[in-house]
Amino acid sequence: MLTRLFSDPSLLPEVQKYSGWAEDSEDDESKIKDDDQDARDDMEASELRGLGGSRTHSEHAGEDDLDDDMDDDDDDVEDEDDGGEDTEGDRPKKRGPKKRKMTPARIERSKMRRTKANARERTRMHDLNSALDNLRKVVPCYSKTQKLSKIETLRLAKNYIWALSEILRSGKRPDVVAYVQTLCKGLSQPTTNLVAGCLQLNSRNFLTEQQCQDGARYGSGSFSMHSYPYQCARLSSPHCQPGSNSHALRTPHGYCAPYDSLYGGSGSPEYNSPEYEGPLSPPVCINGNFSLKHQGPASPDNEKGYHYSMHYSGLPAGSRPAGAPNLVFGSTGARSGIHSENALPYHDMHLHHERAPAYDELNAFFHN
DNA sequence: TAGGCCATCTGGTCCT
DNA sequence: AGGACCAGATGGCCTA
Repeated sequence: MLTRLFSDPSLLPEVQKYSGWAEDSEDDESKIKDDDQDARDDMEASELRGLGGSRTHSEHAGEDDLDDDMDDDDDDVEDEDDGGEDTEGDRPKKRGPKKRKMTPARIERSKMRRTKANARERTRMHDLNSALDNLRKVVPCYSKTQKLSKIETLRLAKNYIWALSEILRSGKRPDVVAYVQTLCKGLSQPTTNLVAGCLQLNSRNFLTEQQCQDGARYGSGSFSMHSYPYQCARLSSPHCQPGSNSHALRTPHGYCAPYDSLYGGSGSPEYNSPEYEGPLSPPVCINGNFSLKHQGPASPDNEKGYHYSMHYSGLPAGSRPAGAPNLVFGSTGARSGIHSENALPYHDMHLHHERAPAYDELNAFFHN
């Protein structure tokens, strides 16, 4: 079909719109698919001409209905199909309006509709996959090179939400083992191993680099940084520093903590601001410290990174969860002035980012 | 080679 | 009517 599409100028824009697909059409795989599609089209054309004989009327009904107002020979029916053949074997006689004859023009229109529908479906699935990629970036195990499968991503995301919810609900310092177990609940063994390995390594990195000491400052009354330090490794690890080729904190498994790779090295102008990159996902610290990733050209400020901690003490007493640790929403970064005033729950913090240049992306991320 | 994962095509259904 | 959404089918790729 593609070869046909490319030879048809009227279809070319529709086809070329999907650049990735169009580019791939040059390689062998796509040529195979082209051939395959040609075969399918041939089969479809045969069936549309009534040669297939296996499709029920309902399978054609939509096409025929769609053609009602366009076809010249609307009154024509395929009597040859609906005659004695319907009683052939055990098949019951077809009901409903009779199949209309597939003229070449009708076949062409049908193909055109199908082509457009395919293109839409492709786009839809690409959007879906894109959203899934975003999700992969915010669950506690992300790698550009070795992606979690779709199903594992969804499972891990569910577990992650659950784990965070439990922490917020209880307001207690969770057990790290229980946390990992919650994260890995229902995951396949390989994914479980990856997640566990990922978290452990990040933890180690953090402990050696001691880049999250500010978080430890808030340790009393809040979850200890050392219990779940991996969330903070995203800034401390040289692998995750701006300019590093490795945008993710690599582990032996090739994974890194959440946000390590979020927008890392995207090269996209909107993410290159030396001032602020902006979070695109909920800061991840299980210990109650919300961390915003900062990337950009190396600078003293950048090296400090922006480490935001959520502390309930900054909240009005009434809004503090019962039994919640005395948490303060603070910052050790250059924007501390901005965020220290923002003693709000997490979602409010993001509202605050309306002033940030990356707000649009942030907002889009959260609402996609 | 079997099984898992994925992209794509396809037809049906629902919604606007 | 057209588009979105969905699920089944199919074939390719990769890995154990």
